Amino acid sequence: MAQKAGPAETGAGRAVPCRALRADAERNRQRLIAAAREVFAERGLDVPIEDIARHAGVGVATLYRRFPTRGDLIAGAFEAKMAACADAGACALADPDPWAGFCGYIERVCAMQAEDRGFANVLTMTFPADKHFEAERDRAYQGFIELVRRAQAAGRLRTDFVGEDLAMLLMANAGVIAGTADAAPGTWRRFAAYMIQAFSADAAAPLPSPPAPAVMYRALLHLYQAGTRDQRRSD
Amino acid sequence: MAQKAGPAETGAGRAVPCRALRADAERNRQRLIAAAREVFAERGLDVPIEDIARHAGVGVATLYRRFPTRGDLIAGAFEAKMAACADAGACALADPDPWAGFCGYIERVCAMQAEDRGFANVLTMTFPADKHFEAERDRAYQGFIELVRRAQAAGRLRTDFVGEDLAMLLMANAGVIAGTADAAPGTWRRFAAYMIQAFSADAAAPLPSPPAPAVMYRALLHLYQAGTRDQRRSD
DNA sequence: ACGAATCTGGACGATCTATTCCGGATATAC
DNA sequence: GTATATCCGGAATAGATCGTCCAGATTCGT
Repeated sequence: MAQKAGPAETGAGRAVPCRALRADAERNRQRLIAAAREVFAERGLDVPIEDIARHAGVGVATLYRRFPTRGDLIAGAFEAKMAACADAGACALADPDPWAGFCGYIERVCAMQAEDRGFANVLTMTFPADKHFEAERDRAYQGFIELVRRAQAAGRLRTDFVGEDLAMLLMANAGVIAGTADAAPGTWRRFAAYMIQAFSADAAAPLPSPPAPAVMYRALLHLYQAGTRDQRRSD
Repeated sequence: MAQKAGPAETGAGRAVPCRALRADAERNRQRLIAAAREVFAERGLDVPIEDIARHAGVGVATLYRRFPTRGDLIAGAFEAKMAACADAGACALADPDPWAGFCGYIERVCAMQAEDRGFANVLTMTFPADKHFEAERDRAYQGFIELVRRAQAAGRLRTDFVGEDLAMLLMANAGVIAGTADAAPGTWRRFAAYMIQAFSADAAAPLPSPPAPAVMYRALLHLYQAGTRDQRRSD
């Protein structure tokens, strides 16, 4: 039976309902998430909300009821993929060769960006409203930091590499993908290979200093909100 | 006089007349270009056309009359900057140290992207309609190819570097800038430094093969047209 | 100075997207 | 089976932007 007082907590802090959804509502929620995944992956994060509702076979109102903002829908749709990202990190840590683990992880994440137009950009944003999503991102990040530590300890990763460099790489790769996904898919592989070589301890020459962690985090805050349209009339 | 050349034509024919413009019309044209430069630089290529007209102090109709499509306006506004790009290449060729010239050019172009939100994206597009613009792009590209040849001959640039890698780099840097321009400007410097190290002959390890020139060109064809909205309704 | 060619600005209609509203349908508790 | 809280879908509203049209102003040749 449905608990009406218990901490249902399916999504831990889902902004919307506290008690369990009615069966049909939950079904539609799943359909919406599935539809959003497909459509975002194929056409990016800027598709009209209505198209997603149609693709899910429900009305727009239903979508808005469950996901009041576009950010909510994006976070909901990509929670699983972000978790997969974190898992990939854990998996890379299992590699006995620290450098191979590090490189493999970079390649894996870049590949995930290439496979999903939407995810490519999601990785360069934050969704403070979705705790679960952010928790997964954090898990992924912690795993990555450990990968970095190991690879540096092994003397294969340059010592001036910092965690923020991953965010920078993901933004760059998103740019490569945006420009080449249609006409020259696969270009991202070459790009990733170049970057990995730059990260190698071998080539290490001095670099401009990286942005402070807090600063880079603020950059990620490109969350869907101010991102849409900020432009105020000028003149 | 700005332009009086050209046999009418051009098929769909630039609505732009081929004989010299009337004095007031030419004045407004210049104002529009100046306004477009400022607004594009500050807010990117997607600003409403009307804002540019307002900023120039003219009506929208005037803008449309002179630049029938957004692409025409963009090409017109950035012709000068593209020429500056080509000049930078020529300047870099004057450097007695081939590798320093190559690196300096990369940094210079990346800096130009960082300085101008609009230009960052312009560099990843083509405007077949604007012959002058494309001629400047070609001049820049030819200069770059020569820089590459010299740097490779000097043994400092990896031999598997190809011209298309520049386009790839510019797309990547555009992504970095899009993500960091507001909160962490300057990140692009670190990115550019990483890339330059990856291009160095020192670190050279095998790379995935690059896209064919024609393929990469097609990728650049992200021209303002299909770029705006292609999405047809599905389902 | 004068007329014809050219140019101008703002209003207008069309399109697209976001978001809300509400009568009717459905699931669930008893 | 029925009452009712919940949910649904499509219509309607609202706002933004595009691109065109035209009555009137401006420039240029003579």
